[in-house]
Amino acid sequence: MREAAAAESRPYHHGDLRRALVEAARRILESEGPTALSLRAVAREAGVSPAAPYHHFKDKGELLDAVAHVGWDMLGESMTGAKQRAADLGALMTEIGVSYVQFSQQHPALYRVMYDCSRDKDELPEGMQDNEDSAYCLVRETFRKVAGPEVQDVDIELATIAAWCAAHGLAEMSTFKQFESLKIGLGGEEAFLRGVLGHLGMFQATRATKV
Amino acid sequence: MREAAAAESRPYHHGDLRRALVEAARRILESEGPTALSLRAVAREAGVSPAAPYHHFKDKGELLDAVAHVGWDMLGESMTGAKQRAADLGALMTEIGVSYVQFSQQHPALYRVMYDCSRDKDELPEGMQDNEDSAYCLVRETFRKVAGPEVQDVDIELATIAAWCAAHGLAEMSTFKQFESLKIGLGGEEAFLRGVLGHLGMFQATRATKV
DNA sequence: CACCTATCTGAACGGCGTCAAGATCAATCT
DNA sequence: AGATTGATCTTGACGCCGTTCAGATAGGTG
Repeated sequence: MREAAAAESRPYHHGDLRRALVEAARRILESEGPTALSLRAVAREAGVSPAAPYHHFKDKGELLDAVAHVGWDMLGESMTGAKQRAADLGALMTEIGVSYVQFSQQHPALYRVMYDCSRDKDELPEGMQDNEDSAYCLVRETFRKVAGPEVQDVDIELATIAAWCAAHGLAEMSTFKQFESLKIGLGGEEAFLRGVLGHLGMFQATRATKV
Repeated sequence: MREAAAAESRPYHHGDLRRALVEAARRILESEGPTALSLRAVAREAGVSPAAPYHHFKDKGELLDAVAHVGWDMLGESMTGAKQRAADLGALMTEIGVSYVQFSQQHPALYRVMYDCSRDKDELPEGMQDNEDSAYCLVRETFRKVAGPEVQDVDIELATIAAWCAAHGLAEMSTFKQFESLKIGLGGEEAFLRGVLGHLGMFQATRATKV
């Protein structure tokens, strides 16, 4: 079993496992959902023994942290893209909000891991921390630009939190299948999202400035 | 061990277990959090064998459903109380929202079970269903009263969903300890809640009607 | 070359959810 | 009353989980 498996997965002692494990975890998440994501299953998927991951992660939680990390990166890119696509200043927040929720719909299991990790620690998820280029800061700076200089920092901060809460709530709720008929009535998934976001004040520029 | 344990917990064959199990589960939730809530632990706490619960619940999920049920009842009472305490029509939604989030803060583990149950099934949680007296309907009818007759049903529905998403998001976020300094700066927990809710359009009567 | 260190395996521990087989006991029937 | 029944609970087992530890393996360094 030396160089058996082609140049596929083991360039080194057994490969650079850390990355392989995170990718295996993501594969399991996408194909079987969050409940199937056990450490042993990840090891199995990566082709190593159940104890191998412990040389790269302190425990299961740390592996999930790594998975969540790539999730926040992906979400960040998604939101940045939406920001750049936005037609005018007034539509900025809405576009970002829509892209946030759509990401959660495209990667529901991953999205759940992103928040579960931090819930267990009562700590802010990565994307919400105050690192210059976190997704949260992207939203806050957008608010600052839209709001203008006469709005106080505290209000910018509160509006950002409010927007984030609303988007996260919608992300969790929108998976419930009882909304299906309402969505159809409104003309599809995205219309539903825009409908709900439209009722949330801070997603329209004119309102955010008025606070 | 016939009638040993006073007239406390076993009026029948071994007591009316179903209720005892749910209460044991709640006790564990309050004292040790959601991660400690295993079927076996509940059985242990109730003083029965690990297999006993299976005569009252199909599986662990069904037991958690029962726990969640009492949670939704409690939350419903909380919100109804807040509604009755509200000074004027304009403050109604805010008071309900505050009481919602405060409930989630007073019973964080229970609150989590309430949503986890339904997330696993992609189904609306009990309190959000369309049963005449669900908490969700309480909010919707409040909106209808505040909004007046010229507002369309779809908008009432969307505003209710939006409000619920925002409150739920805030409930989850407000446990993150990084907000502590911001809360202190604003003058305490409740001021923080009102601050965030204040930035959410539909929590003020004047805005809800303008949609 | 020999050694060292990081990496991986194998076997084990206790805890989990669940199930099948048997014991127990209130309620019912004759 | 005594026998039967059916619900309730226990015992013991299964496979899976997260985690640990002693030992095998093999790349990098002297």
